[in-house]
Amino acid sequence: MSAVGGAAQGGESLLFLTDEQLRKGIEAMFFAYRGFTADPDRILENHAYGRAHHRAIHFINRQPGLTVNTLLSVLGVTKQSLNRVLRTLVEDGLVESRVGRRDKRERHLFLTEKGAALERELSDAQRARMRAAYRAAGPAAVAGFRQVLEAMMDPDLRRFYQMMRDGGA
Amino acid sequence: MSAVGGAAQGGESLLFLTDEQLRKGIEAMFFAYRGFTADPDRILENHAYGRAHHRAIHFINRQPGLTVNTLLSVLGVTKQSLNRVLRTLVEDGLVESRVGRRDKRERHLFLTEKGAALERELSDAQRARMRAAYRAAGPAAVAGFRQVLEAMMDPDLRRFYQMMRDGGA
DNA sequence: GATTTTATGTCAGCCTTGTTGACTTTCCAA
DNA sequence: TTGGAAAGTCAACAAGGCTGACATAAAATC
Repeated sequence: MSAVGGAAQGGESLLFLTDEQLRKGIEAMFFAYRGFTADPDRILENHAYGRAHHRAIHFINRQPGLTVNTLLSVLGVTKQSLNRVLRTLVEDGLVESRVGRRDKRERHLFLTEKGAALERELSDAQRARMRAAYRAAGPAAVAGFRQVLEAMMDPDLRRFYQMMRDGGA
Repeated sequence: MSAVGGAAQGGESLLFLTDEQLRKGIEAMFFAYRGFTADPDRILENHAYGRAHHRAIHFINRQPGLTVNTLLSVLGVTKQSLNRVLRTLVEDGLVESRVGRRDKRERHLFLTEKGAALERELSDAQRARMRAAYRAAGPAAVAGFRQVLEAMMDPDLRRFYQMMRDGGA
């Protein structure tokens, strides 16, 4: 692997990063993300749902009882956009929306058994690809993968991500 | 980093991959991709273009003279979808479409000076984030990052990606 | 030379998923 | 008790996917 040379370049950096190397990283993200979403997308077609539903289901599963507002921040969409998705999921009996006990304005979101079943179907497929990639690349590569991705996140999202890591289900 | 334990698990695998670790990888992809597209998205807003235009511009820059059909395969969209984007780029004088010399059915795509200028603006921003992430994570992490992403791609796209790596501009 | 296939472009219409803006209801907290 | 936050809803719109149908030119094949 000659993706990154170790040569020091001036005093500023420890890495010798050519534009070409950076461009390859950009393309790797693009192509890998396509693969990343391909399997769930195929499953969602059969259920007449889209990626937006998948994302909502994923995070509701991760943090059962999270509020709509929290989910809004995590997903980075408007409440109108999320509401459309959430409404169909509630109507179809995949998600339950419970009024908050302490603050009754808030709605706490939970997967029903039916919702959990779809979540499993989706994440089984996505994890299978992830597992295969991890195995092909090896443990050291996986650690690096996670480090770079974390460094690419916006700070707010990184905090979210790390909270989920530490506290996660 | 305790993201991945090195313990051998039976004879089947070298990695001990819990569901939790895989889920964290999935979330890392999701949040990192948001960051990955954030800077170009902001720039594109000012020019009244979208991500679809960015993708076309990126690959035309990478492989000047590529045909419409090739670009179609790389992007994985329908010709109608691509055509809409390409038409506006040609009309606005960012992309030039030249009839093929050997095969006159083909159109070869090139960036004009104006197109190259926008490409630079977009990729400068994206590379800056990439560079920062690479520096924060270090050379070993970068190699691992690329390995895992490559392993996540669909085989067809992986071939494309590797071709661009070897032959690339 | 006639026919078929390929590459491209285009029109029309549809869907998902994002957006903004306006408005209502609920209800916590100062 | 009132201001403002949380949530929901309606309407309208845009980007960017999709399918299907059709046109044209040129290459390839029979």
